[in-house]
Amino acid sequence: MLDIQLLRTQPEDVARRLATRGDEIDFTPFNALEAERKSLQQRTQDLQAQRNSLSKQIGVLKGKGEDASAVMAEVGQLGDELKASEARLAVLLEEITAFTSALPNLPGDDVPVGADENDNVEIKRWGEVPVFDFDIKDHVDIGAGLNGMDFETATKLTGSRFVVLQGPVARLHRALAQFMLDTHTAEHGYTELYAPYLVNSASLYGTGQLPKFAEDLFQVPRGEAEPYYLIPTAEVPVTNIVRDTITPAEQLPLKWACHTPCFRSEAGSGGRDVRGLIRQHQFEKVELVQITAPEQSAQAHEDLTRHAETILEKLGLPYRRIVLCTGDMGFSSQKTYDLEVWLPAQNTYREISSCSNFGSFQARRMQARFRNAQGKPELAHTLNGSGLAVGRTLVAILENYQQADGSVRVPDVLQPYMGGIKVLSAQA
RNA sequence: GGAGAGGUGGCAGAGUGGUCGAAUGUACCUGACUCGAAAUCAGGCGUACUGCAAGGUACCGUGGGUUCGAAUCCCACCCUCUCCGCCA
Repeated sequence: MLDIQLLRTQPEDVARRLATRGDEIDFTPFNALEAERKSLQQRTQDLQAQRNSLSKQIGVLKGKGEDASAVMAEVGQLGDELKASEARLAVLLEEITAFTSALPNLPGDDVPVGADENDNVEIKRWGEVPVFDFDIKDHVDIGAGLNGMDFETATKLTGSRFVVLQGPVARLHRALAQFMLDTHTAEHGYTELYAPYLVNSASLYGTGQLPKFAEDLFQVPRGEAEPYYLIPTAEVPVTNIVRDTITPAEQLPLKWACHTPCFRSEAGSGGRDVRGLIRQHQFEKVELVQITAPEQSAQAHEDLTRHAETILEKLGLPYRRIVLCTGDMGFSSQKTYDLEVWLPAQNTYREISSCSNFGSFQARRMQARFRNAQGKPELAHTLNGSGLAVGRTLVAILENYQQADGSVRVPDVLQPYMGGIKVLSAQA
């Protein structure tokens, strides 16, 4: 959510900056709502003040045992207008909130302006793209050859976009998550977290998935009660830890690492990435979350992105970092780096991590604050990034480390997690 | 799932229709005393909106209702605790 003061005082500027995201916002209805709100709120509060003062008089008179009927008649005349004013004001405030909570975040000043993913800017590349002297396979064929990856059975169990992993491939998948968590906690200063996989709508509103993106979520009905939702990312439960709290400044930054499954309905992703592990309804991710003071967040964003890159480097996977342009950023983000890993079978880089600084956008929705040097509560900044998406990392390893006989080398850093296994082969 | 109790300021805890945004204790901040500290004493100490200011308004789990007036009464929901049952 954007600062409503900003919307009131410089709507043209806000509209201009949102336009760079491709969102053409007409502030005319907002300005009209605000104008009515302002006068009506003053009038309502004035009436409330009169009522309060007269009611107090009634109390005093009755306390003395005197007759209060004259004053009661007077205050009774306020009643109808007051009720109408309060009701209308509630409607106005609801409409204003509906408008503001649907506005995306403002792009940072240093974010390149662009229309879509073609305007993203590559920042760096790391690693040597492997050269193969044999006909390479994609991860689906490699996985099948290892007898470790079965999409047909998963389709029987559930439906499309699910998978069953088996044997050493399943173990490698687990090893990756363990390795990522261990690295972030031991070397990057994050505290490990275990968090709920089902959340309520307030949490999803806090991080910005609701109200606009309900169709991307799996909902769990609970009869009469409010539904729960399967988390689309650990960002939701972890960031919402600080919802409605005031954190002492000396505890910042909060740094959390959390490994969870993620569930996405992938509505509207139609025929994209139907083959393989790239786009599933359920996948594992190790998420990094930081809660910082405003002046710390830009540096924290750089640090957090480096933490994710470190995983790729330790695994020896070639990648590049791009900065998303204004038109390609997520709803809540102020600035986003994507890390893209090299996938030989696709002959291209594919997203494996997305690291964002949300500024105060989520914090304002969540009322996540800290006590600043003046002792006053102030909105914190929130950040998160994948460190990394486990399923896609598995894909990258299978494809980049494949050998002519269909076996796959295990990266050195993972071997301790694999009981010393150095190569995955069909016999293993 | 059944029965009961309860949700008030950082924490503890009073308040069952009127001058209550809310006693008291504690924690915290400032000052006095002290070489310094402890103890003691005095003062301060929620959030948000609005106003140049004085001030005004809202908030006692959430949402409705009754009333001139609600922390207090009524209804629904959420959550917590205790006991019983069930259970990874």
